[in-house]
Amino acid sequence: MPPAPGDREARREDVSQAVWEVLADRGFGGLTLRAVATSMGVSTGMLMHYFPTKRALVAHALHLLETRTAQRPRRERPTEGIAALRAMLLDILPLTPGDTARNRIWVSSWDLALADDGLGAEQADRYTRLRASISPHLEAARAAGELPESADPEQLAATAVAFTHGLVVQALFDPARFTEAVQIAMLDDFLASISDRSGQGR
Amino acid sequence: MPPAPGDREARREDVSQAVWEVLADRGFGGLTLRAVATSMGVSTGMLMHYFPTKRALVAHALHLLETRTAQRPRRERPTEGIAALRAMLLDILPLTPGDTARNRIWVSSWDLALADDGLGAEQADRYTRLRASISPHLEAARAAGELPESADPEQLAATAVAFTHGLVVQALFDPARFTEAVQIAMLDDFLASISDRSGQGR
DNA sequence: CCTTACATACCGAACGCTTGTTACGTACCC
DNA sequence: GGGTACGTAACAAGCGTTCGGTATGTAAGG
Repeated sequence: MPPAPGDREARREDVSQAVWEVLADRGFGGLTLRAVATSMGVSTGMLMHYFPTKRALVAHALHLLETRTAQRPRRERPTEGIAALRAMLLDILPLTPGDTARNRIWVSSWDLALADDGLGAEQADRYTRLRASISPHLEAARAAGELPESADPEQLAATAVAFTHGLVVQALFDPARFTEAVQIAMLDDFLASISDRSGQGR
Repeated sequence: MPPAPGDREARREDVSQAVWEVLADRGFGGLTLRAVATSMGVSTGMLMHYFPTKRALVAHALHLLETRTAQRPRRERPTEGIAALRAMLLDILPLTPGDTARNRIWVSSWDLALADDGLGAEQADRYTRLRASISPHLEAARAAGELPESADPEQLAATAVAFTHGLVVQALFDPARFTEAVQIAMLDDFLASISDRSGQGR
């Protein structure tokens, strides 16, 4: 293999992927440079060649995970309003192995984020952006008569995020109970209850 | 100080409380025996005198936290049905410093629990018990006409838990935005939306 | 009532191990 | 030959855990 420069950023992404793998099945408590290195069959010296410190390595992996999450292939966003919100939340739920791994990593990162002010602020910003990307759809839904006039789109966005992430956590710990069908049924019932008029039963 | 035996379990609880303190502001990543020891002004040898291993120490602290959580003073459970559910969920939300610390510790523990099968199963059981303690109230609510006939109490219990814990996480990371008033308003609107007929606006 | 024996409660220092990080050496390509 | 891309080996620091020692109490014996 040539030491051809230019694919340096590609190597850094390879390393980040190895970080994700370790993170997804050992958590932050089990994340060591040696575990990452052996996971990709290299030495720890190689890791330090691409990242100055472990903290930088983790930070890059998390930022890249966030970018990849934003750019990942998603299901169609068919319409505006509640249907669009439904598609967004479906893309968050751990319905595929990839989404499960992603969610596991984020949930695990909360331990660090709660203890570190900088990471905690970043997490808070992520939530703010997520809510901000949701509330326009709720505004459109209200304008289209899908929501009561009295509904507050921003608060409802926070509620939708709360429901979704709370469901994510339960599903991660008990995937047998929270099958894909159960998660979708819960989401649909939740959206129906939020909506102006519901057919609550499924 | 006398080596009077008999208050041995009391000492173990003292240690567990020190564990909680370290956990609440450094997380599991910052939980070391030395940190616990200096937090209570003793030596690490003393810790090992009461617990054979760190794992046992943590396990006892978490079990005790669960017990204390179950037995903590709670607000009145006024009636049956939705009002009772409201009181239960209010007791979970991080509205007091004590509840905030408790929630921080549980959220932090998810990193460990997701990586350790035994702890993961315990967490899943906790969720199952929580849902089981909620669904009777939802059954009563349905019988009393507070919920649509088509509502599924068990699924609705999972939805209520999801909403509540998702709100907990957001509130932990952004307490300035999720004040007590905001959390209560969100909870009330959520309960109104799942109820049979709502006055959605507060 | 004093003494001896013994278990408990704890401290302080040390052990072995793992951690993140650094230094040095080697192979490779331009 | 010089810079890039590693591997290997070592480093100091921090970790959980162990060990010996020192009080302090209870219990027994004469």
